[in-house]
Amino acid sequence: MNKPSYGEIYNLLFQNYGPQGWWPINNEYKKRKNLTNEEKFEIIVGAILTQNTAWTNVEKALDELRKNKCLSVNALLQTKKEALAAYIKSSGYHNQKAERLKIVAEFLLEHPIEELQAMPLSDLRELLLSVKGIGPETADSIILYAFNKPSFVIDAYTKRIMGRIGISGKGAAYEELQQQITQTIPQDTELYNEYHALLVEHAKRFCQTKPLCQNCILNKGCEKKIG
DNA sequence: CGCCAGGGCCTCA
DNA sequence: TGAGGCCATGGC
Repeated sequence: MNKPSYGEIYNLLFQNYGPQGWWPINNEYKKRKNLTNEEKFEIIVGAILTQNTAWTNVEKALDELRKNKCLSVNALLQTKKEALAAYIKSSGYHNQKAERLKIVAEFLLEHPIEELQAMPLSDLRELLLSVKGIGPETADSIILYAFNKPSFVIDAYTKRIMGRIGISGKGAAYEELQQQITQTIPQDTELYNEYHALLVEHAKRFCQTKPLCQNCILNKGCEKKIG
């Protein structure tokens, strides 16, 4: 089998794993059309906290922030950085992330959620990237999950899987890989959301640091197949 | 015990 | 402009 296309990879993953339903996760707001501003804010905070960190550790940090009534722009601004760091300790890099939460709160004070929501995707992305502590993946996560606009999220798993299969040049830059993928699939928020979640699921099940290629559903077209 | 997790910034060539 | 060091806790 030749290398699968990005569309074929998605179909294979979806057929095997089914819908993942990521951020915004299950419950209430899946039924509604739009997220509340509070929910969007929480997703932004989560996007910062989850940088290079397992989501389970982030959930604890979010719970602590909530318990201490720090899940609002004003609360983040008024709470001492050291206190924030203590609340989010479980998410790792807590000193750095406390600083970033402060910076993001300042940013949201100047650019409220409503203003960001109304911006064209490219302008929004550029603006988010100008914030210290928000890099390409965090920006795309915020755009996709909080603002429900089609910005494809490239993470370490995406790079690993696409790199191993061989359809992205090894060491491909973020925007380069992002363009390769989005040029060949429909531009659709739900699709981007589901695709990224499926890649994460696949990386966790099979395409680990030490890959489990024997039972991998993508192994036929994979250059790095082992065994 | 070692490895790695839904990155990004800074430094230095 | 790209590679390397740094940030740090929790799960396995």
